[in-house]
Order: sequence, then C-alpha cells, then structure tokens
Amino acid sequence: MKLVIVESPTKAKTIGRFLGNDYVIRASMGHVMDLPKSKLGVDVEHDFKPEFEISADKKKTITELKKLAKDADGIILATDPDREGEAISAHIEELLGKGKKFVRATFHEITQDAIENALKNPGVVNKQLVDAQTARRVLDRLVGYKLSPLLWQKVRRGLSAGRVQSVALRLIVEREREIQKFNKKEYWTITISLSQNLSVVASEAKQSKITNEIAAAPAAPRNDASTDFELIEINGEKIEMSETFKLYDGEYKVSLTNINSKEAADKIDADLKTKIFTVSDISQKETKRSPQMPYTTSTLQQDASRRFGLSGKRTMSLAQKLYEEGFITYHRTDSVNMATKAVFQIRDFVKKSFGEKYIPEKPRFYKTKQKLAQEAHEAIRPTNVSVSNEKVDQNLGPQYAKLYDMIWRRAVASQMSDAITQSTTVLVEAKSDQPNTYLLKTTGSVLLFDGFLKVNPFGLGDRKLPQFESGEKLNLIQITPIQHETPPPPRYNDASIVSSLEEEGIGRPSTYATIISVIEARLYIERLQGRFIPTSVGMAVNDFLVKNFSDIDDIPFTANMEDELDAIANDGRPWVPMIRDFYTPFEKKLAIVKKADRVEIPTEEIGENCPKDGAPLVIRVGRFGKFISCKNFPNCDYKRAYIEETNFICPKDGGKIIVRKTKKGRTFYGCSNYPKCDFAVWKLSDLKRGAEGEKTTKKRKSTSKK
DNA sequence: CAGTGAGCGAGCTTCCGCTTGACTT
Repeated sequence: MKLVIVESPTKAKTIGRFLGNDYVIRASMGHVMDLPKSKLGVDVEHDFKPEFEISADKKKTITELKKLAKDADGIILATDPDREGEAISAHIEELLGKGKKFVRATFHEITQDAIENALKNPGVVNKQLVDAQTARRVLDRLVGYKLSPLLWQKVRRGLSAGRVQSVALRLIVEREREIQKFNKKEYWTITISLSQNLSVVASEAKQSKITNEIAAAPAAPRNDASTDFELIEINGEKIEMSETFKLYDGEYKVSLTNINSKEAADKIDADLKTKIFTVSDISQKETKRSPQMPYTTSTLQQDASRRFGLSGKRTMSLAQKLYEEGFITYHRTDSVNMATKAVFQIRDFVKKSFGEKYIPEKPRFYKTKQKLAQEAHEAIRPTNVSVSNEKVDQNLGPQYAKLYDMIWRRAVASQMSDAITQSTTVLVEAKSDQPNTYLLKTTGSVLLFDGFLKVNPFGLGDRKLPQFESGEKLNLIQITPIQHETPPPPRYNDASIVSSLEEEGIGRPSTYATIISVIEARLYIERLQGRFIPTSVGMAVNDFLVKNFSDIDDIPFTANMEDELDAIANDGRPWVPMIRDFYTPFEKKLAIVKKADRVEIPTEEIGENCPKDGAPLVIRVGRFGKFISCKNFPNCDYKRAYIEETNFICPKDGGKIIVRKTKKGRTFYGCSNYPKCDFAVWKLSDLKRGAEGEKTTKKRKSTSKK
C-alpha cells in the first residue's frame, strides 16, 4: 500500500477514482505546522529560528497520517506545486519521518493523465522552495507581531497591522483623500437631433439599394424619426479633452469638453440654430471582440460582486460547495489555464450545440498577466460542460446555480469564436456664410456575428442608424446642451480592491476575501452602499504607519520581497541574511517609535451640545462601532448610542427600525423603543415579509434545506 | 440580539497563507 497526501479532501476523493486499490489517499487540510499563536515564535537572537509546532486543529490529522504511514510501503507527497505546498510536504516529511520512503509528486490539473504522469516522475522535496516559504512566514510574523503591539500602545487595544492588510487599508485611505482634494470641473456637451428630409431623398433611396445589398449589415429604413448627434469640433478644433491624475494606486483619467459654462453652451446653441446641416462623411468599420479568459479567484469575485452584489466571502463559500460537490474545478487559483482535455470537451460541446462557426480554428490558450502568479491549479471551470445549471439548482439551490451559470458561461465562451460588429460613423457639417463651422458625429453599431456572445451576452445592444447619404441635408429638430461635472475617482468596493491587490501582487487567492473581512472587523473601514470609507480609527492607524513605517506599508515592499524569495527558491540564496537585512533597521525604528507620543483619534462634532456640561458632542469609533460622547471625555463621561435609522417601521408598535450590532459585531435591525419593545430581525428583507407571512418564511426554509 | 472612550494593572489582543467544518441565522 502506498500513501498519497494532498491538501484538499475533495481532491483526495477525485484522485481516489483514478488510482488503483494499492493507493490510500488522504488530505492534510492545508498547513499542518505553524508558528505559535500566542507569542512571536521567532528567535531573533539566534538566526531567526522559527518555532514551528503542529497546529491545534491538525493534531488529529497528523495522528491518522502517522498511523497510515506505518503500514505504507512508500509515501507520496502530492501537495500543491507552489511555495506553500512545498512547505506542507516538508512539514509532513518531518513529522512522519524516520526511515520512511518519501517522494514528491506534482501536478497542475486533476486529470488521469496528469496524475499518472506525476507518479511516474517522482522527485524530492525542494529545500530551496521551503526556505523561501520559511522566509515569507517569518517576515510576516515579525511585521505583524511587532507592529500590532505598537498600535495597542500608541492608539488602542486590539488593533492590528500587517504587510498585506495595512497596504489594503492604505489604498482605501489614500483614495478617500484623493476624492476629498479632487476639484470638480464643470463642462457641457451638446446633443443635436436631426431628421432626414423624406420627400427629397425618395428618388435617391433606390440608388442606395445597391450599396445596401453589398453592406453586410442592413441599415434601418429611412424614416422621419430623428437621430442624435454629438458636437465634436468647432472650426476644426476638437472640443473633447482629458485630464490625468496620479493616484497612489495608478492613474485616473477623466474626459471632458472645453465648453465650461452655461454662457458658452448657450452661445453655441444659438449659433447652431442659424446653420445648415449636411452629411459630410460616412465610414464603416468591422471590429472583432474576443472572449475573456476563464475565471481565476480574483476575477470570479469581481464579477460576482458586480453582477450579483455578492461579497468575496459569500462567493467563496458558494464556490467551495460547488467544488466539493464536483461541479467546478478548484476555486482558489491564479491560473487562467484550462486542462487540454477540458478545452476539447468544450469545443465539442460548442460545435454540437451551435455549429462549427462558433469555434475558432485553433483552441485558445490563455496566459496569465500576473507575474507573481504561481499557477498551481487550473482556471475555474465546470468539471463537465454538459452539466446544466438546472441540475445545480436541483442539487444545491438557486444561489449556487446562479454562480455556476456564470462560471459555465465564462469558461465556454472563452473557447468560442470572436464576435464581429460593424460600426458606422456619420459626420455632419454645420455651417453658413457666417463665421464658425461645427462638426457633429453619431455612431451606430450592428452585430454581424454573435460568436461567444451567444453564451455570454454582455454589453450587447445594437444601435441602428437610418441610411444616410453623403451630401444629404438634414433638418434641425432640437439642440440640447447638457451640464456635467467631472467625477472624482470612485471609492473602492469588493471588486475593485481585489483587482488592485491582485495587480500589485499583494495577498493570494486564498486570502483576498479575508483581507477585507479583517480591516472591516477592526473597524478601519465601513461600507456605504457597498463602497469602502475609512473610519477615524482607520485613518489614524494608517497615518501612524505611513509616518513611521512607509518603507513597509507600501506597494513596492511586497514586490521586493517576492524578488528576494525568488532568489532563495531559484538561486539557493540563504534566507537568514535576507531576514536580517530587513529586521536590523526595522528593530531600530521600532525602538524610536516606542518613545513617541500616543496618537489621537480624530473625532467629528455632531452640532449638538452635551446635556451634562454643554461641551460639543462628538462621534467616536469604539470597539463595537460608532457612538456619541462628550468632547470633554474623560472629564465628562456622557455617552449614548449612535443611531442609524432605516426607512422601516416596527410592525409591533410602529416605532422606527434602527441599525444595531450584537456583542459579536453582527448587524441586526431592532425597534427604537427598546427595551419597551423587543422587536428585532436580522435582515430588512425579513421585515417586509414579517407581517403577513411567518408561514411562507418557514416553507422556504424547509425546501431550501433539501 | 441592545456593550463602547482612559486608567487602576489581572491577562489578553496581533500576522499571512493553506485548508475545512463548527458555529450562527
């Protein structure tokens, strides 16, 4: 008997189906050893020796593995083929060790071929890769467990800092400041509605029929409905312009026009009324649109957030179940690669369902753009393309089916043909014998071939233009000047923060969702309609870290770290000097900052005075969220709850429903007349149903359990 | 289901990354 050890139990089950009876497959359930939770666990005096110990929740797993190892003829370490996976193998080897025969087997996809291949070509644990993981772990521990206590001392108890979470917080704080200092600019666009002159062109219409037949896309028939044109040039000069702003995280571009006041717009409006409008140019262009790459963890979370408003946490929990039930491949991945077998299955499926035209000549193979990607797994795809979302609905329910459907469409579309669109641009000149000539433009587009849009129809929508003739005169129907303001850069949400973190190589697929949960749990940020706003505590912590540790609390720090880890893994550089080079200046800085003053958390006045001593009342952020207190604290201890109202009323006594938090920090909604009225619900949607239907609520629950 | 900020000074808070259940509704 041979013992095979992988990380995930679902993976173990799948592999069991491929291998014969002489193999026993077990899962490690992730890391089995870690640094102790309650102390630093790194001996900085003695070459940073880490005190790895068996994780509390893995003692049982290890006991069982040890038992199996005793009877095994050989042990195959088949953990994930990346830095962390290599360390898990090393830890298991160390724990089960002594006289056992270990080999290391790696594969990047769970297919029969890949696994047989891996077993035929066994290797040994890569010590250099393990060293790189040790360095990563020790560095993160030193940063986290040295900075956090400093925050307890200088700001408030229970706070935290770390290489990843502090940069995520910084992104959000910097963005808030960029929004605050953003200068809005007024600008105007001018839309001109023009119509065709039916009686005049009636005879020409016949002639145009010839061109009409040649053109692949038929134009809408001529009619007297008007078409909207945009003003684009005045006397040969373009009115559109753009401004670029440097942000902490990249660049921000806004487009606007050089018409910057109502007076200027009105003047153009009046002048345009005196002009004659003539079609001056018609051009057509075919554009190809290619499908998107199949999902990774990051893009899956982004799309689920954008399309269904799901949090990263929720998406991952739905995906976990889909994975466990065998509907999709592994859901924590940074790879866009699909197993060759799956690619051909999808091509077959598309050919059968939609015809030959819908698959490109050659299969599409995608490459990830992230240079820090470790690509230990496949992209996220359905394990069997012929499984419909109805089947998922029957087995797991509509929420799961919705996510599965999204994954299915993206994966299938990724192997389909390009969509082909024909766009038509019509230019109109507006002039007279008086000064000033204007150029107007309109664009229409027609889908010639839907291609991949057949299964993933996003951003679809034709805009058919009537058939125009060059030189044709048009009638002015209406001129509409519209006022705009340049919008400030948007606040981050679940989708955009994950996108930024991934782009900068900060965090990993298994942590994107938890990074956000952590800074939310510390009350560093709060959500406003799904977007992140830093709290006063978040601002204070961020400013403290940036002021004193900007070399760590910055995007390039992780990129540099990754370069150094690569040198350890690939060139065999020793890890201890790398950590020492980091720690020596860090320790000096820590000692200096320890002597500095406490940080004051800014408060916000609410425009009301304290009933006790008349001083202004302020909003503070405590351990459980916002509350109102006297500015003179601790000399005056007046305090009361910060009440966030909703639009709902209590079905029991008609009081207002307000937002509250449990001791554990969960949000719920209760009656403002508490404790006189004890009405409370977890979700506002429960409230709508509440009055008429306890029965319907119960029914739904029992069916969804099936 | 409904707490909060400091200090008094017990004992404790905290990192990132790899995996699931065990919890709650």
